[in-house]
Amino acid sequence: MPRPRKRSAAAAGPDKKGLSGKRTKTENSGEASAKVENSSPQKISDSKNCGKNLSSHWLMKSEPESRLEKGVDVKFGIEDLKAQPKQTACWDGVRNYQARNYLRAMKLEEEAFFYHSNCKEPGIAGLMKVDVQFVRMMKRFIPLAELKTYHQAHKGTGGPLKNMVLFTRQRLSIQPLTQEEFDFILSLEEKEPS
DNA sequence: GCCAACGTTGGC
DNA sequence: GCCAACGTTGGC
Repeated sequence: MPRPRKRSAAAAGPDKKGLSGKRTKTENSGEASAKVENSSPQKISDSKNCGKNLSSHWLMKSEPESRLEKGVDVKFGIEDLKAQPKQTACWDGVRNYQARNYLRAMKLEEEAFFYHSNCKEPGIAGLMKVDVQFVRMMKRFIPLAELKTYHQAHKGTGGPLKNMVLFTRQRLSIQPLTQEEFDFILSLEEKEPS
């Protein structure tokens, strides 16, 4: 699982350049700070959309409850992000190949939902921007169960969550959202819990 | 804590 | 390349 680290300035190169050979499993690899790839000093102001077709909205999972993994507590909930200096963290510990590719495809300032996984109440807790910095809490917590209900319904009606990756690609810890998915989920904030 | 659904590893 | 064994993710 992704494990945001409590430092904003971690050097964390993307791991070995061409993925040479296989990694040993104990290596804490997949250091993929979402900040890394675009860290050139000058702004990327013009056309953040230079690669059309690339997703610009994301969902990133992290565990808000304590759990030891090789003796290290992986707990990192949205409150932990908020508590960081500059409310910014380095998102590392992502090993899955596809997830890392998404991490690399991210551009600064893109928006991402902070998803709480492997916990009492899984769901979307807040908003971040890629860097990775806290933006705000959701106006209300959006539980997984509610998203799932919409997903099921939308499969029949063709609604916005019909293909949401959260349900179609289980276990992917970094995932893209379409604009429609992102907007729909934001709209749920204004609704009564279902 | 259980276990389903995956992803990874490694022998063949 | 196949596939069984194993490890991980993550809901419940």
